[in-house]
Amino acid sequence: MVPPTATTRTLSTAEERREAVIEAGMKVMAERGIHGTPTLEVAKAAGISQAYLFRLYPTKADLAIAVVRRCNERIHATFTAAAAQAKAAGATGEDVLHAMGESYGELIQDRTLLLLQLHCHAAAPSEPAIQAAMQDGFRNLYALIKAEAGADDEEISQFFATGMLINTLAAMGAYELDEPWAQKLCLMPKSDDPA
Amino acid sequence: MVPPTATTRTLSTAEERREAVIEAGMKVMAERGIHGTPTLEVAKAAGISQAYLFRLYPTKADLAIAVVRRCNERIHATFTAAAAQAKAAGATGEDVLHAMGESYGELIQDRTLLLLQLHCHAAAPSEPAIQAAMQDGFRNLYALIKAEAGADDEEISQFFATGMLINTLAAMGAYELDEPWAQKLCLMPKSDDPA
DNA sequence: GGTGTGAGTGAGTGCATACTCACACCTGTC
DNA sequence: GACAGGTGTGAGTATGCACTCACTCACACC
Repeated sequence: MVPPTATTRTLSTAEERREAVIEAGMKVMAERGIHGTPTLEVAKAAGISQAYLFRLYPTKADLAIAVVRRCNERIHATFTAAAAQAKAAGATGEDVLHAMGESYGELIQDRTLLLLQLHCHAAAPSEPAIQAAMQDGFRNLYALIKAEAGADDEEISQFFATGMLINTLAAMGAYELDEPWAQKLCLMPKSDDPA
Repeated sequence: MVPPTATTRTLSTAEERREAVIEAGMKVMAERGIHGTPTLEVAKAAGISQAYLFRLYPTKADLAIAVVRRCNERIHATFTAAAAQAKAAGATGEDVLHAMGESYGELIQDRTLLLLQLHCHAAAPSEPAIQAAMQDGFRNLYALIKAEAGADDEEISQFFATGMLINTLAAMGAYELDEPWAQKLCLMPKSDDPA
């Protein structure tokens, strides 16, 4: 009836589907882990058949790598935006770093990025491709922080260390805990955090 | 023939076997992950049948929890020993904390404890029992550091943060990397590290 | 030497999961 | 309107894995 045009076509392009698959993959792999997530779940979440999923990503490992890369990109983009915004408001040096830290805290509110990172860290030692992707992520973040915040190595180390602690505390549910040790550890990282 | 005594009996006690299973479990689960390790592998490594493994630990989750707890105990014992040794040599306060940090660096040389922790962090959010075990571990470590090194909350946070960064760097193979960012990040944590 | 209990196993069962194959349907192009 | 190639799927297959069952053997005690 309606003449199919670019906007009314019923089929998606493979590229659009791949995009949807990554988004879906991030969500379900965050919850169940990279190895723990069945490809069928990813396919369902993306709204396609499992068979087509394997046409788009020939192996589960290929899919996992795409997901991990997207995770890194998202963190990088968040930091970039935070730095730009801080600078636009006249901030320099440590204030920019601080803004990046704040943005990380907000970023992991939705758990997806947080969990994905944990799974990624755990998978890295036995999966060279994931390990390489993680190295890429850190390399880019390091360069970004150096360039945008002009931080020295000591500050950058602090920044990353705090971020890793935040991840761990979140993983063990320390932020919801009522005990003194948890509250003390959770309080401190207000000053500077990372990826 | 030979009168069977406590030392010549051919059967082990269940308790001895459970011990062997935990040791074996730590090794193989460190390499393949908690979920990624088949129970058959643990049984083989412990030198018993899979059927008997399930008599000793009724479910795989029970086994995993025992392994995680042992992991925590081992870290705690290492810190305790390091503190005692440092104090015997006349150290106090920050020097004791420093000694604990050093001992952590040595402890994770063999990868087993390091990898186990990463897997544990990743598994915690979806496995309440593992999450609880992690909380226990941190609670005990926090108390130990406070008592033995008399560190304030800021120092303890630093200590833990640095330890988490060490774990992450080790996971992504940064210690074997030749690039500037990796070398800078890996260098810094010489001052203080944790669990 | 008989007997009760705990140590120990070979051989399954049933289900979940990564990946495949043959086939149907859209859609742009001439 | 036909045909080439891209989008999409239902129904598999093969393997791996948690967990079970029926059974044997060692040992301590009488």
